[in-house]
Amino acid sequence: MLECAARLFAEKGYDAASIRDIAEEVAVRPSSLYHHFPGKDSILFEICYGFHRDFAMEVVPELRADRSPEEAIRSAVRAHVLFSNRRWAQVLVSMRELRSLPEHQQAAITALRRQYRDALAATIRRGCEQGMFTVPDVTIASMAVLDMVSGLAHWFHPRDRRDLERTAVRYGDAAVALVRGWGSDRPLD
Amino acid sequence: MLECAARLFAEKGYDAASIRDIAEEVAVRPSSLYHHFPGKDSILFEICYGFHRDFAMEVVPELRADRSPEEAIRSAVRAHVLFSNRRWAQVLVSMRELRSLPEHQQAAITALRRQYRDALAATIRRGCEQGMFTVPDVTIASMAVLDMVSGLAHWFHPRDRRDLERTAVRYGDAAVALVRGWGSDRPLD
DNA sequence: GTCTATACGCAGATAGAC
DNA sequence: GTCTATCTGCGTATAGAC
Repeated sequence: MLECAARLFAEKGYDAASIRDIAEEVAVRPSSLYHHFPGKDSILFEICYGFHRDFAMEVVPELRADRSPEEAIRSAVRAHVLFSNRRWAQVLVSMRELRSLPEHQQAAITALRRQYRDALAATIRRGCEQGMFTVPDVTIASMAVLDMVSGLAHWFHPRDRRDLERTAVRYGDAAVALVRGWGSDRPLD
Repeated sequence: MLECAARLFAEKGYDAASIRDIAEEVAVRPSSLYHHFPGKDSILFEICYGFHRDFAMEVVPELRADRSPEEAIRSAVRAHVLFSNRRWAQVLVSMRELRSLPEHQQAAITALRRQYRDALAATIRRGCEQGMFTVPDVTIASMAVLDMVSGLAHWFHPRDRRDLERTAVRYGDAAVALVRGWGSDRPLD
């Protein structure tokens, strides 16, 4: 049922998808939904929170510090792409519709997301310290990588499992190319 | 007035921002707006179309073929970042709210956007042919660069003009690093 | 070209029977 | 836990005076 809602929110947008739409999709009367959720925005929260919770368990750990920064980034990005593809509806909803949540719930989600961003930044910093990466600013580099990878979910529709896997690996390569080559040809003013 | 609408759409979302909100912002009664626009979605269209039209005139030409691919990408990305910052509300609206438009209007906007994407792809392809770039797939590389650069508008708030200019240049460097280093260490399967 | 007044529908949500 | 029936408010949009 959360899946139906996520799909509708992803396709039409949170505001445009009505409780009635969701009810129809689940083949139930609108009022019945209120026995499972106190209100529409709690459905949205469940979707976003569940996604980020799973993401934090499945993708973030790839950045653990016992790996070389390069391998950590490669496998995290690969996992990120695969995970985003598997849960595309939740990804899109979580990226686009957060602002419809009350502020404290937004904060809860943002905190989960920040863990990932911070772990990525720490990994990039390690790579810089070891001399394998060169970036002008670690925070900006993290966001650049994140935007690049997150963007994929908006338009990429893999033909098959092989296509997906290949693209996931390539995006890992892209992220590494970014942090290796960025700033290598310009003084850090 | 389109600016007020764009700002509201960017902040609250197209569906969440009502005609009444816009009217209040412009200090006018809701009904008065209908003497300037036939309906709410035509306001959205004007915003999106105007933005993409100006973008196509100001940014896309930076990719012209008489420049080296590297310089073309550097200056296009820089222009893209500066332009997006100057027109942030329209950028966000154009990226997020397109789906609220009737299909033929969506198509008109998408066509403008495709010009940019195609020009970027052509530039990357030139760079590959000249041996200065190495990417596994030109289309994917174009999208990766676009997603990275477009993402900036969602979170970057420059402290001042210098900060903005520096970041714009750095993103140009990032794009070049991406297409130079991507795939240089892996066979193109 | 802006106003007042209002039509009309659909949104989210609730009451209470079964 | 799902149903029928309904409340209430706000959304877009229009009519018609000034």
